[in-house]
Amino acid sequence: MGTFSFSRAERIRSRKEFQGLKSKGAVFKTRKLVFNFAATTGPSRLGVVATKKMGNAVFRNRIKRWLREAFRLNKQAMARPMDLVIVPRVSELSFADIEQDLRFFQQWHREKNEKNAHRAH
RNA sequence: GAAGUUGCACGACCGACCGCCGGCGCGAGCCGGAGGAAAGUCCGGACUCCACAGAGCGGGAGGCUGGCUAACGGCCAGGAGAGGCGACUCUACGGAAAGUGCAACAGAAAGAUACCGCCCGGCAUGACCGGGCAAGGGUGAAAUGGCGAGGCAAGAGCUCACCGGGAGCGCGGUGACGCGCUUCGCACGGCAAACCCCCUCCGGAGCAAGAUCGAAUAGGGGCGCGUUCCGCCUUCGGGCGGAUAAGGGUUGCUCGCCCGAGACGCCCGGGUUGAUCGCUCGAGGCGGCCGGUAACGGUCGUCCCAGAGGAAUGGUCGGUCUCGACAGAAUCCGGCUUAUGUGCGACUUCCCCU
RNA sequence: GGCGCCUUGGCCAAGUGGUAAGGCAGAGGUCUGCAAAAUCUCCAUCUCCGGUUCGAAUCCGGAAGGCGCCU
Repeated sequence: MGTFSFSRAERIRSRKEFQGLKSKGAVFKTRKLVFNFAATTGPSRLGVVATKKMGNAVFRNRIKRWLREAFRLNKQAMARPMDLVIVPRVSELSFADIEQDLRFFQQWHREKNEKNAHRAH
């Protein structure tokens, strides 16, 4: 599995998994994105969502591509492997916004992880 | 130059790197990768299934003519009518002497009528009576061919010319229809996107159609109906075949047909929610030639051009331009409709200059 | 992806060619010392754009929005 690749094994595909993450997973929200996530033993996996309220099919496809691209380029910065579902909250959104929020989420997650590690010791 | 009509074309491009989907290859890698509307799902097909689709009734769709097409509610050519100064555009464009119905309000009257009037006669001189008329007024969306002249008591196709209309004949055209002549003074107007009549077409569902393999759970519960007869075999438990009954299927109904003595019908409950095929070479694209006014057809050459299944086209950098609209394939084709940026050609009307 | 259905005041709705019923809610008036009740009045581009008709919420095309079913 390449450093910047994004293969089939790195995707969340079934409806059950999406619903499981939404109901049982942890949540992190920014102004523009919602992150549903849970720790996993395998490689980190991504699921993307774009509702019909956001726009037409062309626009929804573009958002999903951006989300996947941001994950592909930044997945090495994950503190530990996780299943992650990203849902956009607003339709005013650029690729730069997505990447910025994803990095902010990763930083938050890393800090939280370190805190927990300290507590354990 | 302005306003407009119409026919087409394109749908930002190029390179590098990191990625995504499919095919080929042991591999490095190579090749291909959204649209003109992919959209709305409004028509028409192909394809697949429904123990075949057969008839009648009902229902739906279409409706000038000729052609094209696999087919169409599409396209091409033409006719008629309507709109526009014009280029040109638009038309659900069969039937109203087959029948039924509708027309509020107004108006005398909405298919057989006379309110105000006009004219004649009467004497009781009137807000009168009897008769004639349908030109004028008024109502209305619509009032019994139009306009002019003659005629008359006043009028009226009553008569005449022109226009419109009906019928007949002739000529031209495949035909819709057109033209000409004769004849009828013209008699029962409008609405069939009201019912209806006539002609043509239509079985139903849809790739979540459907086929194969595998996994898993249960071998359940309730209700409904029936428990017949015949033949053969038998280890005498039953098995096989046939006929029908109840019931069911034939997706509106009837007949007909088919299944059927229960792996029956309906409802409830439980499990799986995987893989492969269908799945992309096709009424296919491009170019030439031939036939045809054209739509289109024929023929030769050439090309292979997405096939996903949480669903593939993005990011970064560099460069160019006119700085980029509407918008994303999901079985596949032919149309229609709607959304939308830019460029080009032809034509029309008006204005200005030479 | 495919197949159906529905849009009438703020809400629930009737109307199916001829003036858009009715109820709830809201606003204003009358009544009252004030309120409630009662009573009167007001509140509609019939989702939008065309067509047929003298006349369309109604009939016929097209568009928009919403809802449901099929794995």
